[in-house]
Amino acid sequence: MSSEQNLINTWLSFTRIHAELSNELDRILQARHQTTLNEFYVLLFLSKTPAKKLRLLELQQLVGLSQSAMSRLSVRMENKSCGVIQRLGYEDDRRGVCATITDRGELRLKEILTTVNETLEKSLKTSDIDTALKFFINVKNSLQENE
Amino acid sequence: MSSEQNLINTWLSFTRIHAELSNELDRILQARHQTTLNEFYVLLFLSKTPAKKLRLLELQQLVGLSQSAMSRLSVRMENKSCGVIQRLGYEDDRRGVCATITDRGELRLKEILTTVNETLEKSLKTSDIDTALKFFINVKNSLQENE
DNA sequence: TTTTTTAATGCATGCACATGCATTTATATC
DNA sequence: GATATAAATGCATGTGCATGCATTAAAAAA
Repeated sequence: MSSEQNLINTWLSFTRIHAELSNELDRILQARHQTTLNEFYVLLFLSKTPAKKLRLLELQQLVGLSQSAMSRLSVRMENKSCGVIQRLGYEDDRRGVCATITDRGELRLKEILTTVNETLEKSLKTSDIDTALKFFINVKNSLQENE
Repeated sequence: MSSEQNLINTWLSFTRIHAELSNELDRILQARHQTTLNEFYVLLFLSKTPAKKLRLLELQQLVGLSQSAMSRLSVRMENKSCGVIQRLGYEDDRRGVCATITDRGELRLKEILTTVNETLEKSLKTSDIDTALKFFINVKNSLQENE
């Protein structure tokens, strides 16, 4: 097999694994916690921050969403589920909106984290993810040798 | 760091890498070939098949889309770009629709493949993908040891 | 065996929704 | 006042879910 086909096939495997894990996570979070994967990420990043608060701008980059998508997601999350996050203005810069995780949000996050860990562990065990990933690394290394 | 945080962080790295590569590919394909990543996958899978034709159902599983999304994508692709694929009915089972890649489609695919390879190579070299991936593999191994 | 009925299958479509892009609004900085 | 920045908003698009339609397969009745 040519090295080009190799590269493409490896990328396809990589994509497939990501999609499978991602869909599985999303499906289970939806079923058990009525929560989106992106909503989980927002809670997680907020909770990980010492101050428990982040600007929408920062959050947007962490979650990997566009500015408008993050703005709307934050609004949805504030309204939904009895408010897992809260949107506050900054005193020093009133353009900014800062999102904080509420006590209820922390509680929900704890529950969700259990599910996420469980699901990831199970999926990792059953999928042949490591062979695909090793393959990916090998392709990358061989690319670098040929420079 | 706890093994649970380890698992989550590894998943986050994995997701981030996939998103970065995927966005980069999508952006460049859009700019150079006016083509979506999913459209590229459709052409690729059709071309890889010896018969050069696949049922929508099969295509749907390969590309990783829902049934409705695949149905619409195939229609868009038939209408767009002077028809890179063609939708035909089956004689033996008139419920099925089969997609075939046209000559024009094969030509386009060749062009696109060059870009995809180039982009993947470049992105792989610049990203710190292997540390993240090795991390992932380690996590999986340690999970299996603790069984 | 032929006909009739019931279930399954493959795809298309209405609908709701999350997302990105482009633009606007409000505030801050110069 | 002019420019820059953070977020909100209008709009278009792609997606999934639920549903409907046409066709095929399977089972029952004749």
